[in-house]
Amino acid sequence: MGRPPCCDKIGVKKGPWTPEEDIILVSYIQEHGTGNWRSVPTNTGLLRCSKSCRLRWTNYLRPGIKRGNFTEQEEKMIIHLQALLGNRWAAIASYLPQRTDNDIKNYWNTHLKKKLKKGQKQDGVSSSFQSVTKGQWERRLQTDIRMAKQALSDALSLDKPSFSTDSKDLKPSQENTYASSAENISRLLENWMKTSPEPVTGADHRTNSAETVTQGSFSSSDEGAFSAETTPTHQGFDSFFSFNNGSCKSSDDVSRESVSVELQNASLMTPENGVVFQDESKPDLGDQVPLTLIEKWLLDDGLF
DNA sequence: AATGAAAACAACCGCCAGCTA
DNA sequence: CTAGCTGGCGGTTGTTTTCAT
Repeated sequence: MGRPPCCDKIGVKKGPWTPEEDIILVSYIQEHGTGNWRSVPTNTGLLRCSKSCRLRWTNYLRPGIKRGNFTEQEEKMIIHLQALLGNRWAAIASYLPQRTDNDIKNYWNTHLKKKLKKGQKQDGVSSSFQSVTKGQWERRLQTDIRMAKQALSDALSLDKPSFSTDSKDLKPSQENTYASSAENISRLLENWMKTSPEPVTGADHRTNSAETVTQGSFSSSDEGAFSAETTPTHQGFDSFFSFNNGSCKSSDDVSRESVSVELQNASLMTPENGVVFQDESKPDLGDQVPLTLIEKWLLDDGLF
């Protein structure tokens, strides 16, 4: 009956993740994908519950995450979508492909709430979006969803053959997708190297991933590009960190990518092992309006 | 330079829907 | 059909960092 319990509560570690744990988790997911979170603690030896592993991955380690410094456009987008959708952060996050729901939620709670409050104090209802009734938004959204579905089916029929899983064919935005994640990890690894000159190589139950990786040399000056001095057994891991970070796109550029780019982003694959890093935290495109369309009608409103 | 307050962020908790044995 | 687990989501809390005095 049912499934076996995901993890026993005894001996489960809590609190901030260490770089070592991150490496183990990333390494494991690189190899096995994100299909079964329940097996992650068991197979990696991480003393974390599956839920914690999933959260760490989706909110911090997952490729494609952009952190900090919300652009003005993103900010407006969040404000608009929050007005429309309420506190449905996952839904809002689906329109901001590089942001996690947690990040957006935090940003809303710490920045935007206050900002809006301030604005309302100054001139009553300050923001133009608030003059648009919810009903109007919903009607327009529904129209755009229809348009999006049409665009999606067009994109699928036209672009499908050109999709490539080879990293060489990745567009700059995709490179950036990986690079931004590599930045995250390189940053924390950098700190780790500073604070722990003799990294713990882990208990017996751990995979040798952490050990192997720490033997490599990480260059913080490379903006997240790890040197490939790790052992051949971790080629996939190397590749994960070695994507070119040179051509960072602004969110404006990214948001103007077509539906087909979004579809490509949803099926990234590492060249060496073929493991697909699906953007699993995002809902299917069938359920969402592509960013460009949302943006279009926001632009139509003269809000940007 | 020291200290307290505020802000920012990461992670946990609890609930729920869907899935599986 | 059903009990119970998983994964996802939103709310909340705890910790760290930054800023003001």
